[in-house]
Amino acid sequence: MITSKFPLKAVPGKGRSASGAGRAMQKGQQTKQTIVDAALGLAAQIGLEGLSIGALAEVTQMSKSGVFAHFGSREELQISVIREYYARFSDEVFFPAMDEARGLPRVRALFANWMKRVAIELQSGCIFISGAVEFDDRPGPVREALASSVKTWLAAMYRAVVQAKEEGHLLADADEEQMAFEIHGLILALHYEARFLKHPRSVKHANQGFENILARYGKANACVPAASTKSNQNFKE
Amino acid sequence: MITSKFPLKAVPGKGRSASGAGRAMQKGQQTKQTIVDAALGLAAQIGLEGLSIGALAEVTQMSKSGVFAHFGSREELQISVIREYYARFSDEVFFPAMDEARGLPRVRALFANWMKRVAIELQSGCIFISGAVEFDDRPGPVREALASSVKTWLAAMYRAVVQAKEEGHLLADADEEQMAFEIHGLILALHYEARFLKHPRSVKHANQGFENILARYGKANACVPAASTKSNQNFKE
DNA sequence: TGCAAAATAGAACGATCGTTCGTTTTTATT
DNA sequence: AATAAAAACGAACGATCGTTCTATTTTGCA
Repeated sequence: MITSKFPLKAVPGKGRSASGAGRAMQKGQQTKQTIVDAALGLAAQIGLEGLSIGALAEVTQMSKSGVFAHFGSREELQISVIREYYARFSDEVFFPAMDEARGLPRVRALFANWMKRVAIELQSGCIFISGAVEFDDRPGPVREALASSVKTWLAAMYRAVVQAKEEGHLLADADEEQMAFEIHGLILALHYEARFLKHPRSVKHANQGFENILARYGKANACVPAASTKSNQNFKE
Repeated sequence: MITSKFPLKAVPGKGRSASGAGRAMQKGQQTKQTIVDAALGLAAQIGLEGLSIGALAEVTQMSKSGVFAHFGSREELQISVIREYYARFSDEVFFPAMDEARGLPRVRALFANWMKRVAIELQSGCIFISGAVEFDDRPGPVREALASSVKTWLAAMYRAVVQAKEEGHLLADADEEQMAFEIHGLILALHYEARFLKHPRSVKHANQGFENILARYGKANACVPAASTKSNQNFKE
């Protein structure tokens, strides 16, 4: 069970609290979670707009009205999916990287975790990417929920870059916003070329691109590829 | 009227032939073109999957069946839209850049034209990008038409980079595929951050990113920002 | 065990979708 | 102007959509 809450900031002592503090889930909450899980899988494949309550009812072996009752509207269902996706993304990408030292090690960890996740998603799809395309012209609460999640994550990455400069790991003329933009581009290109075009060397290109960015912005002594940082549990290859 | 044909290769003498060679358009072809034009505008906003024959009939002041008859199926309509989009893309981005000298000037022109187009599309949307997300998991003729168009364009960009290396404009260790990948990432990040997140400095970031890529891969004497090339009609700002 | 509340089911709604079919209008040609 | 072909229309189809409503089942608690 996932319990991440906004915003993306690491709270020192707390860590990521284990599941439900307090009494056990009501039956309704359990099934709601089951539905959201199924919806997340469905939305990752066919997009948030492709999500249909009928299909969801079929997958979960429930009636349409039974599924519907948990959300009250399709928009609320979509927002629930976004929240769930955001929570998982935080758990897999953001929080583990907070164990790394501030500065370049943490930036590296964030990118590595991001890559790991996107690489897995090459089979299922990324809601932050497909949702951006689906809702870039469609105002409303769904778009806002999505944009809010994405902005929070991108801001976290940006913050890590700023810290890297503060720590003296980057060149004095390094533009943190520019650097974050270029990193984002690598992830998007990876997703596009691997998932849509089935290009076999996309992962390699994204990783190499990241090294090129570090070579451009990082100080020479600080840009060696990781090796021995405080905790390398997030750097499995 | 647009008449580009596959594949993206510049034919020396021919240039881009003016509109209909031969007799005038039949009435049917005219209305079909009108429909495709309207469909292109609609698809750019709400995506190829969002294209509905009913909405299209309303826009063009026709009956649903009247619109439908020109294509025979929704898929064929979508494919027609993709072809039209590809033709316009070629006319605006690829062919004008062929007037530039082989090598870095042409790469610059391709990127500049691409940027110009995407920047305009920040209001309307890019079918190559939205379509990739919509059809990355949906096999069929629409996906194939889309992937074929995109691959042709990306291959043209790649070819220009290869030529730049052949001309001695790039470093000996420059990986052309890697470079093309990174350029693609800049365009995707521009589209994402400007169109979805409404980030104001995205265009600047994309342009700066391109200069950074050239600084990384280009030989020092060859990577000055254009200035005087054979014909700079494509370098308006 | 009994009872209120919560959860789920089932049927129906209006709307829209892509598509089919038969008819009518418009076009191009003699 | 007459005529055959091409083009456009209009109505209807079955399917699916999100949603509403009422009834039934299941749950949690006294």
